[in-house]
Amino acid sequence: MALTAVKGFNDILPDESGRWQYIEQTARRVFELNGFGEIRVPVMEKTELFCRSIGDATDIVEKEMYTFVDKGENSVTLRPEGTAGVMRAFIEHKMYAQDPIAKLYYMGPMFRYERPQKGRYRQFHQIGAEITGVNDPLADAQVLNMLTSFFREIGLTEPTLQINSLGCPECRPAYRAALRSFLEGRMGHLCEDCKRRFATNPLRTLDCKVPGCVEATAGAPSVLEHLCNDCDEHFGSVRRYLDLSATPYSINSRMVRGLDYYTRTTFEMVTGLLGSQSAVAAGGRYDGLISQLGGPAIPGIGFAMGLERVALLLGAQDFATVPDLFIATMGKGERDVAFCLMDGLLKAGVRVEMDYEGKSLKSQMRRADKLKARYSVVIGENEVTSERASFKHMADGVQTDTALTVAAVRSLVGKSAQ
RNA sequence: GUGGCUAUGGUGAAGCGGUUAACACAUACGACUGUGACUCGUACAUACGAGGGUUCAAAUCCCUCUAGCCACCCCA
Repeated sequence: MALTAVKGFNDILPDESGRWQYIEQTARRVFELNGFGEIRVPVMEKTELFCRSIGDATDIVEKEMYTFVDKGENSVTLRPEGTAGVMRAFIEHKMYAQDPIAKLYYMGPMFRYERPQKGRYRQFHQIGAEITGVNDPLADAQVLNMLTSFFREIGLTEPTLQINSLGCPECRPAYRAALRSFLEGRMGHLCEDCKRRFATNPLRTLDCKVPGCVEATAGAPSVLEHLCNDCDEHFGSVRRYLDLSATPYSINSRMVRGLDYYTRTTFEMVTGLLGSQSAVAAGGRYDGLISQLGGPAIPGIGFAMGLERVALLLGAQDFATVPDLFIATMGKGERDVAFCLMDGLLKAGVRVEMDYEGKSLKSQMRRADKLKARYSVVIGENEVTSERASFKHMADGVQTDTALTVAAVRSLVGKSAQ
């Protein structure tokens, strides 16, 4: 292979893009129904944006970003996630001046320098949604319900919702201290990574899969028992709203997030079908992010889902569209007539294919079959003079004689459409 | 970043040191002589991921690299 794509960067070929469009269209429909509008932001931002939002000490910022210096000597980074850029735009355009409540969604490629695996690539795609300006847990519940209905609409039952609360700057330090003192006595049982995490981010130890750590942290204090009154009430309301709308969920008090900006409600849509790539969508509240980025003190909540993973869950369903009609011609003389008929039908919204290169009738019919055309028609001298032709319904071989006019063909071919 | 496994045509694959790289699917053309799907015929890898080496002889053994997969890690 002389020239190949960059490692971890993939092509999406036409036989697969139908599935992607289906996911995107479903998301647009569900999100817009909920009052969200699309925002399109650049794939590249100043590096500082991500350091300040995601957190300097996170793995993403520390070792996974595509960061480089451009010709103007600015440090820029290919976005590793979407929320930071959307919030940057929200602040930069002072969108809050008109209305602090913004409901935004986005979709597009994200970039992270990780070891590629199934369901995890260096260029991957996310669809995300954000609500700003609402403190009330109603917003949390709407976001969760919207995410749940997206998966229902798309026809998947597998990813299931898990929720948790990470508390706020008021109560999290206390919890962290409680967890530390719990872990202190069990340091000997923790893996090397967790010993390090003890200092940097003790909450991570709860998420460790090493058997020894799972055992050692079995009786660890739960975040949920250390929430301050406001956070506890908030979380309770989220649950109540979810119950009111009969949204299924489970509570996972060990769920942690890899991005530093999350507060209070956090959640994941998880599946057991994707190996270690269990998170299909994830998100949470980020009440401090906007002010942290230099904007006003406006809260926010949102999520992102991984398109590659959703596509994997959908499996190899066939989303290909199929021609309504294939026009075959007997000889060069009839091609003008065929071309004009095709042109007229295309303008009338009928999907038509015809032979491009004057192949044998046999070849043309084979092609009609291969393309799964619903109807085929052969145009020769007889048809041209009589201005009528037999249209063959490919599935059962039944032929119908009809005038060679756009209107007549359209009504014949359109009859059994869909 | 750390382990492990794998690597033959468009695809799935045989081949396990010795003349023309099996087979199937897909593709192209043709036969059935103005109509596809079944059947039949023909064509289709200067070549076995790349580069070195061992050998009289390598797709088959060894080394390096690259890529993919799986697990860890991380996360969507």
